Amino acid sequence: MPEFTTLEHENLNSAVYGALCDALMQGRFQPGDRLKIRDLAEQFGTSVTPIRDAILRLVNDEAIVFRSPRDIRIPVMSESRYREIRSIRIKLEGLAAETAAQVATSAEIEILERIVRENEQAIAAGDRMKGTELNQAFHFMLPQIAGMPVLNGILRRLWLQMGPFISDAYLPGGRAMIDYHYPVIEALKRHDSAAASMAIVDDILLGGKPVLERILRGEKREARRA
Amino acid sequence: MPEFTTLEHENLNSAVYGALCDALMQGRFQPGDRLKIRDLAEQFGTSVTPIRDAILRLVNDEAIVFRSPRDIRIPVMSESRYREIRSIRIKLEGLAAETAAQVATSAEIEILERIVRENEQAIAAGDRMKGTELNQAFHFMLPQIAGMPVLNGILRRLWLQMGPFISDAYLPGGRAMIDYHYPVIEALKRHDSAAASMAIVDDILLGGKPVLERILRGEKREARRA
DNA sequence: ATGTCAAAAAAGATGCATCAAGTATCTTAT
DNA sequence: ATAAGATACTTGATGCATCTTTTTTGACAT
Repeated sequence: MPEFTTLEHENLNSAVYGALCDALMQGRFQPGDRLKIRDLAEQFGTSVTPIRDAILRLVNDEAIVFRSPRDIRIPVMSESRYREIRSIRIKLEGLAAETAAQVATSAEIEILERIVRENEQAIAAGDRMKGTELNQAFHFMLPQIAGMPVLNGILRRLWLQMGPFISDAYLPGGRAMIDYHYPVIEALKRHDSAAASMAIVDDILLGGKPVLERILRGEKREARRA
Repeated sequence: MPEFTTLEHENLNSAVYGALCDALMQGRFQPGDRLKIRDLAEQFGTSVTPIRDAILRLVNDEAIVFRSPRDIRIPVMSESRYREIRSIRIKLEGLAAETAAQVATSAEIEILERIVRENEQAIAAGDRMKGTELNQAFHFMLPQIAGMPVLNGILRRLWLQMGPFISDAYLPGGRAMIDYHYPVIEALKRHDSAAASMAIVDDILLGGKPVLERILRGEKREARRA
């Protein structure tokens, strides 16, 4: 069970939700992990009510599932589900990149470059945690630059579902998640929508290869057990 | 305040959520309507807890917003937000149509034809409620045929947000929402992905014109009031 | 009529007791 | 030693009391 980041929020409910989201996005939960409302309440030092609220929201996001009526768990990701999410991301992040390419300012492009630069350092230092965090930061900058808050929310939910699978998939090919970011930045600089879209699609397909492989390994393990 | 459909569910929480979703999707709430947990609890004949659970989920879906800490309301839709949602729908429903065209069975196509036929009758009978319901049923069949449950969930949330705006937008051009459904069915019959995608885009853009116009009227009214 | 302000009422957030259903553990007869 | 049944425990759902803050209301002055 991971440690949680304490967030200042308007209410406990949102603070817990935010902390659980962070933990999920950072891959600090393993697929199949069980969550217990009372345990979490003790960890957060609150009553069960704000925890239930947060859990229910996460269940609504499909980032957590009720395996049975009293059994709350981090779901496992099937190959077909991952492929579906990948198809959706290709369309949506493609749209974000297209739109961002049309409107990106040089200040915004500099932010992207800074993120990639920091990511280089994180990889060099072998800091996987920081690496995945900066990878996410890069991806979420595109809908933000594009001025698409609804899209941002949809992608946030998808990343929430992928969270438990991306963190430790990047061990082998450490550079995989970053090499494909440079062509995106170049396309944004040229305000080339088509190239930006294609570049982000490359990143999702090629950079995401280790993630798919990890999921396939996970499914094999499940199959062997059964 | 609308009447709610009572749904049999595993628990009260989900039953209330389902009923509120139905009400939202059917346009039985007006933008700006205020919801009160205690009032709803009385209407549903439950305590406040299951209502809070459901409201929180809807807030998470952005189908309901907290205008201020104690003021829960149906949000108004800005033009830019509607356009963003429309762009997203074009990509996602396009993907659903593409995929559906590749895998649709004749039985599934028959279901689509039946929906459109019933929709014709509803329009002829001037039954707006039934019309919007069947319009939705048509759109949600595509991700279902495509076998894309994640996509289905995303679109469901988007329709939840559009719900309060679509119902009464279809008064003037009653046929607008249905005429563009035929080319979709034809494309599915030919297993023509590209045509299916283009046909659903046409439906979203052209068939959705009255909705955009309604939103623009709503914004003008707001501006006048200020 | 309109704006201001204070008292009263309302409303969501939080904590907690209790319930029902499921799970684990222990007992006991074989 | 084992298996069936009984008992105790676990756990999310629900209801409800209470807290704090917001919203409403109404009196009053302009």
